Amino acid sequence: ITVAHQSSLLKQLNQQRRQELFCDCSVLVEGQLFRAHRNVLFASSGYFRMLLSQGTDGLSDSVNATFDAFSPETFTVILDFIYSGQLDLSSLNVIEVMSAASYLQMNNVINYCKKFIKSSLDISVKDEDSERCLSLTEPCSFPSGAGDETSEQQQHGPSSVSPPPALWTRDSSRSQSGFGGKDSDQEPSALKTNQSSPSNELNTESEDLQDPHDPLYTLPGSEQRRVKVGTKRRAPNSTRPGQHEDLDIQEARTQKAEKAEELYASLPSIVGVIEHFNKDSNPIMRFKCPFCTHTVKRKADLKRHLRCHTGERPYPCQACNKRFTRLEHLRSHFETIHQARKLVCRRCKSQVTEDTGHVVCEGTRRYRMCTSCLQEVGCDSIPMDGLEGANEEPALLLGVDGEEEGETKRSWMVTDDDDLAEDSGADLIIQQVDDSDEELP
DNA sequence: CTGGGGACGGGGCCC
DNA sequence: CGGGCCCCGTCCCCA
Repeated sequence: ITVAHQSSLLKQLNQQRRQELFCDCSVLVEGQLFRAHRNVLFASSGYFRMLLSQGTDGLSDSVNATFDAFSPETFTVILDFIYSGQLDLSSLNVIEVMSAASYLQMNNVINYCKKFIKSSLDISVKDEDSERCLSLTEPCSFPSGAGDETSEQQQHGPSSVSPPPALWTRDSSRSQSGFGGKDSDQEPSALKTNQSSPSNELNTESEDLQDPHDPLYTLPGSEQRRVKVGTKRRAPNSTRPGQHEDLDIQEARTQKAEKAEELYASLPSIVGVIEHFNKDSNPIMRFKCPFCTHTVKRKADLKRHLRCHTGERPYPCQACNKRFTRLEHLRSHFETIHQARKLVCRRCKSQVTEDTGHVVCEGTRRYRMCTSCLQEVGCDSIPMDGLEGANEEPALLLGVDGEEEGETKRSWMVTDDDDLAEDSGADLIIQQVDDSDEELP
């Protein structure tokens, strides 16, 4: 009964809209006028909620909104959905519909678009990443974007989504190149600087996050990004001597993992393929990030790029538990921080060799010092405590589960002890140089 | 204030 | 096509 009632009520409202009965809201989209009921818009869209709740005393007879960020056709789809629950998606309109939904802060529409796209471009970040996750102590798992809700999508499109480039233009204030096509090589910094005007794209750098147009606020996972930004600024200190990574950070990590789940549940996975032409009039396909203007040549690159939005860090360092977005970053970090790979004396900066550069251990950190610097610092107390860990890292890096590592591993993997260990960093532990050049896989 | 170290994102290439 | 790798530029933190 309830459902039937809701349905008939919605039908009634839709009928009223079509007959322009009691419509108290005008929406102008690229010159085309739409009439609607502000109650309905208010109930359906975060953007309209914002719009209708500010600057109006509720008494004015009409509210106007103007959009240039999407086409009238797209708004028709959106409006029809609002009034009918039917979302008329196709491979040709899904990109812009999702863009508009993002602008209008309509999460349900975003999710439907996401599922629609996902059914076409199945790029799941879940399985591989969680399987490849290097963590022994903190298994990470990210759900695919599918979420749990039952899908109501109307149809499934073909396997490729090729929106016309113009689809992604926003309002006139930021209609500059962006992803118009030929600027596909635009510098990364554009991502960080061209977001001054109302945007429905995630700005990865900005911390002033109060743009009402920014869907960041409407996506359930939005807070994840805040976590991410905060992490970016603070977490790296976990490897620095004398700084404590307290329980808060650990809690933040678990929260982060949870929020990453929410985020993936709400994020559109892959948003599309941009097609344009190069100088020789050859078509160039590119993949457009759903959250920023960035486009990439390959899906894999987009998947990689998406991590900067999701905050996903599937690669934890076994030594200090710091997490990384890419394996290569982890490797680099590990080699630099924990393996003393740099053949430079940390004190006098002189070049050393595998032989002359003595490895100094400070907590989980290792670096090299030349013989003379070592003598100046005083190296009488050299606990040779079997920390040939530098030679054991391949296994550790790989996150080999379990048993075989024994002693050496324990000295690396326990996270909370890291900082304790680093407290004792004052007394240097000198390791006999024994760098049979181990290679990481 | 500045330079170095580290993190990290992007591009491109190879396998 | 995806993963791995290398190089580069940028940003942030800290000494």
